[in-house]
Amino acid sequence: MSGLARGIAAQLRDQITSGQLRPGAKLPTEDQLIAQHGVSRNTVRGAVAHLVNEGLVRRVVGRDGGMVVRERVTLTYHASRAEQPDGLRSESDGYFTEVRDQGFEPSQTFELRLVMLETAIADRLEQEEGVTAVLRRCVRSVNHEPTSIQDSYYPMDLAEQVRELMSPADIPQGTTRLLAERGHLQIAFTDELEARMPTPEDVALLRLGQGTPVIRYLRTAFTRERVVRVTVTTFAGDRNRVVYTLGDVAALEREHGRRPKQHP
Amino acid sequence: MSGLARGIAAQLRDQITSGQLRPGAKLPTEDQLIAQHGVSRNTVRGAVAHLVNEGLVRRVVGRDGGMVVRERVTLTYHASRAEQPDGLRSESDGYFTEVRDQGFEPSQTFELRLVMLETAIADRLEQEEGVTAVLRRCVRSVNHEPTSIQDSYYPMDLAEQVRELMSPADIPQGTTRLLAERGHLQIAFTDELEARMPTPEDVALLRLGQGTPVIRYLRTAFTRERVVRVTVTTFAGDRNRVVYTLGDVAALEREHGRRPKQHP
DNA sequence: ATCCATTTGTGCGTATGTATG
DNA sequence: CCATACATACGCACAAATGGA
Repeated sequence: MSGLARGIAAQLRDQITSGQLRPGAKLPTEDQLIAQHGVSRNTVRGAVAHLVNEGLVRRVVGRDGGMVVRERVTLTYHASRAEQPDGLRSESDGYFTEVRDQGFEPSQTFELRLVMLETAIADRLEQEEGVTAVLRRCVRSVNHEPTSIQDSYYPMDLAEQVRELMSPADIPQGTTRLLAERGHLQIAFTDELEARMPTPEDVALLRLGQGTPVIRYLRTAFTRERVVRVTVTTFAGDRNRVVYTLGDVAALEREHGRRPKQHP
Repeated sequence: MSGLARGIAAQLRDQITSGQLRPGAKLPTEDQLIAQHGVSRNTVRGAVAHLVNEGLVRRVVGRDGGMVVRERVTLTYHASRAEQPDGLRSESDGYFTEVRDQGFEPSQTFELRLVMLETAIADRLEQEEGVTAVLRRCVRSVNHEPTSIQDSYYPMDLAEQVRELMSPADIPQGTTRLLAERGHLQIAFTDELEARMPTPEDVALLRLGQGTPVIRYLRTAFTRERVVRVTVTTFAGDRNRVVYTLGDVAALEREHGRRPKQHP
């Protein structure tokens, strides 16, 4: 009932969480673990597999390879700051400055598609399932490592009214402001966040290591009359943190200076 | 280079995501997969292990056991609705009504501890690392299945001023309101969300299946003068969704009725 | 209450392939 | 070209959980 593999995993996990094995450090090789614990190679691999699936360890093949304690760098995404309905601001601009403020180099690629809506999106866009809509996909990278996929869906009739939505390029002033200029002022939005393990597509697009969950984050944007946009953002879970600041933000900044500050 | 196991996994995954194998349905048994694909048992187990780690499949031992497509029920947590600084309301009351509205039965257990602060919490509470603080832990369950752990930390000096914080029982009016009554009016808060694989402690407390990430969600609450609370909530990722509604919520409800509505 | 059949869980030994320095 | 270290796969054995006869 004990589980040899479980025990070895637990021991290694302790060494990692206690800081005895720091991020970047190498675990003993498989052969060493075999000798140390007097078990078979399969058992050792099973033990380490647990740690890999917990996102604690990464395996590297090749001569100077080994099993390495994963290091994590976290990027903060201010969900309530970007595209605040009152303080309109370019979306990508906001993103770029935010990333640069954190000392990294942002980049992104655009793509435009016409797609048939699946249920979840159709529902929120208030369209029928299977209807065509405009999809603007933006893969965002930090230091040339992809960190998030942002898929924005717009109803077809809106895109026909605001033709710029159909251009396969970044919109300088940001879509929120563009839509506002054309009489579609965004007054509110709803964000839904969930965590899940990535699909193979996510793994490919975000170059995810095993044991990395993703944050799926769905924003539905409203004007006074209608739903104008649904954005599905998929973040690499180990590289991102989503932050909301709510309440009397002005007073907060006034009284507490630049807090809420950057936390490790 | 191809990977037999990968192929089998991909084939099964397709059957699941395409709906050919619905949630609750059983995959072929290991023996059947062995026969179908002419591979060894280890290979089959390796293939299914991928699906388990993706949270798609659950294994059940015993004579009518098997490998089952996981069903997921999602509970929505309205992060921006609860304890809104303007519309003060009891926290647990809010939680209970919210869960009941979704047709489930809520319950919770309380626990009070004095703890030494670790860096991450100390930092946000504006206390020194290692200083003692009050921890109020609340494990929340839905239909007697635990779904979230909520750890609220209060600075010691505040607890000495507001003694009820030291009682190991639910506070009827909710701590936010209690603190407001005693002159500590919460004016804003910051939420930080991230996804990660669970620690063994999380697995035990939340009875998590393999391949289930957790949402870690950290709320720092401010009065005009100081930080009064840091709450760390850990959600089972497969059973929860965190929702924020921002902007002109009043107008939203007025114009769009009860939208944002419940989505599957 | 016992025993049996089914199905997954754990572990061993071995062989060969692949990536990297 | 070789040595190192992980990747993948085969075959075997026995244990543990569960449900039915």
